[in-house]
Amino acid sequence: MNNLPDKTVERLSQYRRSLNNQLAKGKTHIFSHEIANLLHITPVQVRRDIMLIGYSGTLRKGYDIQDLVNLIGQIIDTDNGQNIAVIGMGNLGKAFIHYLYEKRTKLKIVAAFDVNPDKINKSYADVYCYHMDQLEEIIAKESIKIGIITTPPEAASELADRLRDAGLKGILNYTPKPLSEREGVYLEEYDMITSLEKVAYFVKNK
Amino acid sequence: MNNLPDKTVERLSQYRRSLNNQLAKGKTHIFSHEIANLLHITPVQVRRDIMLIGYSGTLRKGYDIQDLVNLIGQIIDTDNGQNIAVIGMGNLGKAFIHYLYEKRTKLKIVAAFDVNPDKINKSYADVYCYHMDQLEEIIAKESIKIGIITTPPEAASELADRLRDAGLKGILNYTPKPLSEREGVYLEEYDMITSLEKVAYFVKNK
DNA sequence: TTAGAATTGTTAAAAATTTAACAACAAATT
DNA sequence: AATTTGTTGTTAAATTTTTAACAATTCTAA
Ligand SMILES: NC(=O)c1ccc[n+]([C@@H]2O[C@H](COP(=O)([O-])OP(=O)(O)OC[C@H]3O[C@@H](n4cnc5c(N)ncnc54)[C@H](O)[C@@H]3O)[C@@H](O)[C@H]2O)c1
Ligand SMILES: NC(=O)c1ccc[n+]([C@@H]2O[C@H](COP(=O)([O-])OP(=O)(O)OC[C@H]3O[C@@H](n4cnc5c(N)ncnc54)[C@H](O)[C@@H]3O)[C@@H](O)[C@H]2O)c1
Repeated sequence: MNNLPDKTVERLSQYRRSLNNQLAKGKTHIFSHEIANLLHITPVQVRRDIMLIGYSGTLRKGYDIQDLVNLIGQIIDTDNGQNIAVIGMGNLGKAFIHYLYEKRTKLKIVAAFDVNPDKINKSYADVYCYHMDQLEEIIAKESIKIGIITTPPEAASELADRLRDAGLKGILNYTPKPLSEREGVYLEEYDMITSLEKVAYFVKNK
Repeated sequence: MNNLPDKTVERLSQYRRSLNNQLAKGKTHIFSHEIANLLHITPVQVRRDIMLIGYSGTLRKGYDIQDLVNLIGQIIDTDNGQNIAVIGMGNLGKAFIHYLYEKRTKLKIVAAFDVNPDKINKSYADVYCYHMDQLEEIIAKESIKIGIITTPPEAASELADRLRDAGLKGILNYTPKPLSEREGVYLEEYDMITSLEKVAYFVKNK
C-alpha cells in the first residue's frame, strides 16, 4: 500500500479526522456522499480513494466507519507512532503543541526546544522544553523522527542541517524561508501568506 | 489575467516572497533556475508560470526582479489592498497577527474579535481586539473582505454564516472542522495534521 | 415477485499540471 | 569571425488528478 497518489494520502488524513467525529456521534456506517459532504469533495473521489486503499463497503449500507478508520491507520501510521519535536516555542509552536495535545493521534510531540531562558525547563501542555544544546541528545533518546520548525526564519537553514545530522527523516517548516532539500529528508513547507494571497486573488477575480 | 491555473497563483505568491528577499540583498536580475532553487521546483515550471502571466525576461540576463515583483503585485493584489479580520485571538490568532505585522504586504489585518474579556479592548501588534458583538459593525466600517477563523472548532460553522451575512468574500479556516461551501464565498482550509500525517507517511514509506 | 431506487466498485474519459524538447538568440571564448 | 555556452519562451508530450459513466447488486415497496 505504498504507491498511493500524493493527493490521496492527504485526503486519507482528512477522512480519518471526519470519520472519528462521526464515530463519536455514534454513527457506525457512512455513505460515500456523506463523507464527500463533510469534506466538500465529490462522492466519486471518495469511492475512488477507498478503492485505492483496497477497502470495500457494503452495497446500500455504506462503509463501516471503524474498519475504515483502522485501515487508514494501518496505512498512514507507523505501528508504534512517531515522535515529533517542535523547535521554537513561540506563539506558533505553542499553538501546535496545544492542538496536537487535544487530539489523540499516533503522532506525538515529545519535546520542544528553544534558546530563550524564559521558555526552557518548563512544560507546556505536557511537552517539556529543552535548551537547544540538548537537541541531539534528546532526539536520540526519544528516537524523534520528525521536526517542526517554528523559530525565526534566520535560524531555519542551519537548524535543518542540524536536524538532518541528528537523524531526522521529516521536516515541517513553518518559517517563511524556504529550505533546500536535504538528501534522505522529506520536507514539507507551509506559509500562511500563500493561502491568504490565494484567497485574496480569488476574492478579487470571481 | 484572471484565468491562471490555481497552482500558478499559489506559486506567484511564493515567487514574490523570494524575489523580495533577493531585492533586499541588492540583486537586480535573476535566472529561472535560481528562482527554482529558492523554491525547490524546476526551472521549466518557473519559466512557464512567468510566461503565463505575460512577462518576458531578457536572454542570458534573466528576469528583472523589480519588474516581476510589480507585475505579480498587479495580478494578486487589489489596488488598495484588502482588509482582513482574525476571529479568535488565541495562540494561533496571535501568531498570524504577529506574522503579518512584520511583513509589509497589501493584506492587512485591521481587526480581531474574541469573546474572552481578557482579550477584548486591547491591542496586540497594533491590531485591536473587539467583542464579537461588534463583528458586523466593524466589518462594515473597515470594509473587511476576508476572515481568518482561529476560534475553537465548535464555533466555526455558525461564525462562517455570520461572516457571509456580514458580506465577507473569503474565509480561511484553521479550525479542524471542515466548513461547507457558502455561495459567493471563497473558502480555504488548512489543517496542520494533514501536513504532519503526510510527512509521517513519506517518512514511513520511503 | 417485480419494478424502481440507491449505492458501490471500476474502467474509461477528461481536465489539470508538470516535464521535456528545442528553436532562437545573446554573450563569452577561441 | 566563428564556435561554444547559456538562457529564454513555447509547443508538445507525459503524468497526475479528477470526473463521468455504468454494470452489478441490494433494499424498498408496490
Ligand atoms: N508559516 C506560517 O503560516 C506562519 C505563521 C505565523 C508565523 N510564522 C513563522 O513562524 C515562526 C514563529 O512564529 P511565532 O509567531 O511563533 O514567533 P515567536 O517569536 O513567538 O517564536 C519564536 C521562538 O523561537 C525561539 N528561537 C529563536 N531563535 C531560536 C533558535 N536559534 N533556536 C531555537 N529557538 C529559537 C524564540 O525564543 C521564540 O520562542 C516565525 O518564523 C514566523 O515568521 C509562520
Ligand atoms: N489548522 C491548524 O493547523 C491548527 C493548529 C493549531 C490550532 N488549530 C485550531 O485553531 C483554533 C485555535 O487554536 P489556538 O491554539 O489558538 O486556541 P486558543 O484556545 O488559544 O484560542 C481560541 C480563541 O478563540 C476565542 N473564542 C472562543 N470561542 C469564541 C467564539 N465563539 N467567538 C470568538 N472567539 C472565540 C477564545 O477566547 C480564544 O481566545 C482551534 O480550533 C485549534 O483546534 C489549528
